[in-house]
Amino acid sequence: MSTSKKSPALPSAPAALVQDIARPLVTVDVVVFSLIDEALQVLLVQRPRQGSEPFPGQWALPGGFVDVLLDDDLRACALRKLREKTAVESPYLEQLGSWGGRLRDPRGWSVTQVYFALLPWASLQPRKGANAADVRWFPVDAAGVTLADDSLAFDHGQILAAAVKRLRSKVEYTSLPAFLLPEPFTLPQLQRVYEIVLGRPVDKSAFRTRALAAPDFLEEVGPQATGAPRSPMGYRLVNRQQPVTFPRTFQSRS
Amino acid sequence: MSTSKKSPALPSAPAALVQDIARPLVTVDVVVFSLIDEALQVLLVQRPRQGSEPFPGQWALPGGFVDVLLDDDLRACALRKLREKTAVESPYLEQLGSWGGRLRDPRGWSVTQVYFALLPWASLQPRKGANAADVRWFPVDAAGVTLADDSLAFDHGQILAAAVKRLRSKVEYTSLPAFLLPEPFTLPQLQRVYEIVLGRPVDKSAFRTRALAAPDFLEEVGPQATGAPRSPMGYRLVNRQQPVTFPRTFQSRS
DNA sequence: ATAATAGTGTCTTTTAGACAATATGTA
DNA sequence: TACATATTGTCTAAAAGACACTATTAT
Repeated sequence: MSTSKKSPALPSAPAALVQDIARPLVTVDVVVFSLIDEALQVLLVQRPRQGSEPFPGQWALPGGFVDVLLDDDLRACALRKLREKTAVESPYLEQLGSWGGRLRDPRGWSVTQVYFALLPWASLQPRKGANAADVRWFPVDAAGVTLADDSLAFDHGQILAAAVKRLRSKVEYTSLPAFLLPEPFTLPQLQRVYEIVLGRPVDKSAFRTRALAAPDFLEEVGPQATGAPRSPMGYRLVNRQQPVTFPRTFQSRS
Repeated sequence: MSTSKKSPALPSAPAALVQDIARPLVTVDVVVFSLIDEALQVLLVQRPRQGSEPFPGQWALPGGFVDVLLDDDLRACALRKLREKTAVESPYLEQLGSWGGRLRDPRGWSVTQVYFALLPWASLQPRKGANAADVRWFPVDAAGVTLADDSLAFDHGQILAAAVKRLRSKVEYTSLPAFLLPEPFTLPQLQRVYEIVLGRPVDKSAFRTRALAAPDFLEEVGPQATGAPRSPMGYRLVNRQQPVTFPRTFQSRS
């Protein structure tokens, strides 16, 4: 990060105040996924209908400007945005990427850092966000998203599509879907989550072998009464911060 | 990306100009890797010794402030930074991540978007950057980096470490290292690159089978005279924009 | 002819896919 | 006891690891 050398004239001119010329707008957005009613769903907020803000009334990813007084760093900012909408404190959170350019926000050159959160649904029943008048879960259907790509504010349709793609691709070889379940969970439940996110059935035997063989993945916590005729074993994650990577991808030979 | 609602008082106050309060500094940095003298190397630039800029004389990743007039978007900005130092036009370039916070730059809250470039060494012999007084390649050794982590400016030591980690991990299951070679290249050369980046030997037979079996990866371009007793077949990449993903990771059983 | 490197073949091991068989707890 | 679901077992297939073998060409 070196200061770029503009204006080659005046070689020893006193350095101007750092970038007092136009600075881009800086925001953080969060793509929040959870599993509700046997479906992958994403959390969206409705933008205010009144006022001078762009995209009034449209649905958008939760997020907003970095507050240089409140936020120590980007991750803290993402957690704050999430807390404002869901009262969730410590979800699985990873960076998805950045989108920045001149045209994505009518107010000017802007850049957003997008995070990617996976929540167990049980953990957010509580409040629905204090100030969030309109916060809703939307199912992410097989094709991609329920909403047409450009029905979301800004370039959030694209961002959401990228998030879904990343999730689907990582599910092939990591334990990411486990973060969508409240603990304790059973192997049949976990397998079901994989099937929902992947959109195809997974072989029971292979799935169990893989899951139980993975080091530092699951920990037994005793049988669970799920209402099933035979009580399945309950498990919890050894590490809720980091997913486990499997040595191969899931693949259907048929 | 909704405007965060500060100052709950004055419910209907006229909206202030967008974030005319402190905006973070926005930069783009590029971690440029290439393969030189049978070693993975990274491109660093030396910060000016004179002037009011932070970290004078220290080595840093090439990069700098986004210029909202010059740059259409983040990727264009990264390409511009790269061009300024290497005269390379279209390398393999992917986002690595963002680092942002209050303390990483003494000039204030700053956020950097880091890209990750892989270059075939042959392509940058030409110039060494017009204005770049000090641009040098540094070998990335097995332990991580040649330079101690905190000998780089800003948090660039951390960033570089993350880039190396990402490269090493992706090498296990993608064709990324192929972007480090000028075309045409031979399979023994490609295998050598994998061994260099991974830091361990790779079985010849398994490597060839995997490489040749991967769809849309390699294209034959006729035998190459490399000086070897038997002329090996030359190949070029079908797609220089996107790496190929292999269905399994490399693993040594011994 | 020999040496050195390119390229192939064979055998074993691992793990997933397919699917059948067994175990267990509730109605 | 019957049934539904959990769990295990068996067989096959695909692909990697290990390593030996063959092919080709410059000297």
